[in-house]
Amino acid sequence: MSATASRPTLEAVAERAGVSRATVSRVVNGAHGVRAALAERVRRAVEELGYVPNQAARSLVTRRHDAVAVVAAEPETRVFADPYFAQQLRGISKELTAHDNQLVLLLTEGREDHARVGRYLAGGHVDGALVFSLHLDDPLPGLVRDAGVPTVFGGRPGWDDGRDDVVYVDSDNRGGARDAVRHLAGLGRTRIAHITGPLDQTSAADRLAGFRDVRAGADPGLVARGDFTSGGGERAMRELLARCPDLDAVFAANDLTAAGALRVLRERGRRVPDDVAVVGFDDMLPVAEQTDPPLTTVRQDIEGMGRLMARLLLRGPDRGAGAEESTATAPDTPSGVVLPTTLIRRASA
Amino acid sequence: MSATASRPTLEAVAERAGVSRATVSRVVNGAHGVRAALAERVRRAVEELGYVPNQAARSLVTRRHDAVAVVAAEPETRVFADPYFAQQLRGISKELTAHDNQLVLLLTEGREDHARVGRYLAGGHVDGALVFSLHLDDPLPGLVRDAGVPTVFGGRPGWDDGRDDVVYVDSDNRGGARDAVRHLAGLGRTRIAHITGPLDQTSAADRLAGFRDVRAGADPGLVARGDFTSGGGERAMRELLARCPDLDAVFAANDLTAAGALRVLRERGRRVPDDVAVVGFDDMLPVAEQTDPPLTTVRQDIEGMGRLMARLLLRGPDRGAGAEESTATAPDTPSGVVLPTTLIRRASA
DNA sequence: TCCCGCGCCGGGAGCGCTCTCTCCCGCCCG
DNA sequence: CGGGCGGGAGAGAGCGCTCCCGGCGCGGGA
Repeated sequence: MSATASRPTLEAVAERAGVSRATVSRVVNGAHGVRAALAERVRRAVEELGYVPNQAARSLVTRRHDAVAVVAAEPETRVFADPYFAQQLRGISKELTAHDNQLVLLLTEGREDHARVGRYLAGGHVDGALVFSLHLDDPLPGLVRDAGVPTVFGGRPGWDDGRDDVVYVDSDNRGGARDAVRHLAGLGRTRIAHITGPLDQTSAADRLAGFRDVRAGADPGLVARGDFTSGGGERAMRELLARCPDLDAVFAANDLTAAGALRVLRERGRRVPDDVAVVGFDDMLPVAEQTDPPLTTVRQDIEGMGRLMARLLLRGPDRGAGAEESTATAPDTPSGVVLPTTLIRRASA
Repeated sequence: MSATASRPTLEAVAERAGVSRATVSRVVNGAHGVRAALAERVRRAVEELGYVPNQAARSLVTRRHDAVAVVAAEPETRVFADPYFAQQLRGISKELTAHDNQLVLLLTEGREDHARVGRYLAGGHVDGALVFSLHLDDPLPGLVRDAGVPTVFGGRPGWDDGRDDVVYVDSDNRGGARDAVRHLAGLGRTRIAHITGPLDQTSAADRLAGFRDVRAGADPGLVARGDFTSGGGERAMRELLARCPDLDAVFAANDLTAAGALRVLRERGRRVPDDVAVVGFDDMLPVAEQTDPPLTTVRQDIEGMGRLMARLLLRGPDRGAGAEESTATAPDTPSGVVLPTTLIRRASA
């Protein structure tokens, strides 16, 4: 299996350098209390032998793995979050790499996978977990909690019931939505509609909340339900047009939805943005730039979210991560971190 | 770190079941030579204690890790391959999961990362590697080879000179391109142009080769160079239109390119498909379905590629010539497996 | 001068598991 | 009825590493 002829051990390095295993070990993990001359000799031996520490042996005694699990449910990574997830992954990867941690990817699909993930996490193979859980009824969070592993969530978990032992990173869906709607209002639009995402996802719910923040008393007929797909956007747009033919702006819960809406608007002969202004969400590039006209939308710092998740995990809210011990610590590690969004102005609004 | 109070060991299970460690070990790894009654008792003890084997300890002695590294360079996962890479990852994940292997994700960016990856692979932390290497001058393949780890490549490596026993999985870029061009020809088009991808990537080169297979003696002016982006597609399309105003079909190296071409064609008042038929490649859904008109394109089984890569690796790439149901590849392409593509007909051609 | 203390280094005991080797017991065959 | 044989179970030796502890040499204070 491991192909190469037996790799050199600490022992071998020690012998070559004429010191003990302990000394080599000290040098290898950040020399400290070793005379410079000796340390140098050890380093040379390491170099010459091409020594690489055996992580398994190390973990066995330290009980640390320098590895973090990233858990995501299949559907997320598929439907709407594709480039999204990849970008978060990139952010996570960078941060982990910077701290010499490995990234173990766990993609789940269906119930049995959940059990598997639970077992894996509980098995103590990793030092922590980054979990993407976008649905209200997602079983993952519970599993992870039972596993007793330090965890940071990506996206606000639906069951964030105020317990502050839940650490998550999200972008400011609500604030971003407010910005989008205010932008439309600032354009002088008065009949602003909203196509939601699937409301069992917190991001969709939060965007709707943001819309309502700004258009408090708006005609409820101006809100139609979508599902983060372009097909859903088309359907919702038709519905809206039927109910409120006089609408002059649409805030779509994501870019795909906006693309669908755009298509229907064109088909109905409404000019964008002249007759109807449209704003999306996500700034999913291949889509937002490709639409006609290019989409004004709300951009999130997706990679930054990933980075932050990893950083929070590594900084460790741990210590108190053991389930029951009620740490009366000062809450300077916020339970939820929300990243700002920015409105990207293109031609559609 | 690993939070929970010390997890139960083999020893603990053994004690509870009233047997020796060895026996528990035998039961845990596929009972074999243990009396049913005893085995059952052990299994109960495992259950009751919630025992999970310590992978580190196991690896230490077996020298296996049941883990596979997936190595990909940043730019790939970014520019063109975003949803693409995610899908392959999904396929890989499924296959690995089915064989109880973990997926360690290594994203690289820049030279120092390469060194890091090399060290990691050489460090014997994983049983094998799946490497995505699309560029001719990619340093990754060399690194991996030096690391002496069983490897399967995703995409034909540029330096596959026919001598190397390189195992890779690719989709039939050349054949798919041929299908696309034949389809255009079958539509009665006679002035068929091609917008290439960046030709330092084998996929782009192979698609160009496929185009040439069908249009052997074609006017060289009918080939323009793109870069797999929509901007590149626009530029190339303008160029083509300037050189050959009478062209009546375009085969674009990927969907993004096609989308760019489509935009230019519309801007120039050419009707698609009436005046100019357009075919893309990839069937990148958010793009291909979103264009106007929806894009006829060549679909690859991306997830299947991922799956196959993992399967080949787990099968043990060294004895790939074994008497298995190996795919029908010519022996002169030593260990490359090429997956078929299918033409998806939509409105653009 | 002696002794205490401190800074470096080596010895050794495991971490939790697998695997070989040995032992034991029951059964079959001579 | 005894010896050989084979299958099932246990004992023990590590895998490569970290970390505790004890020893040793040197310097400074009494």
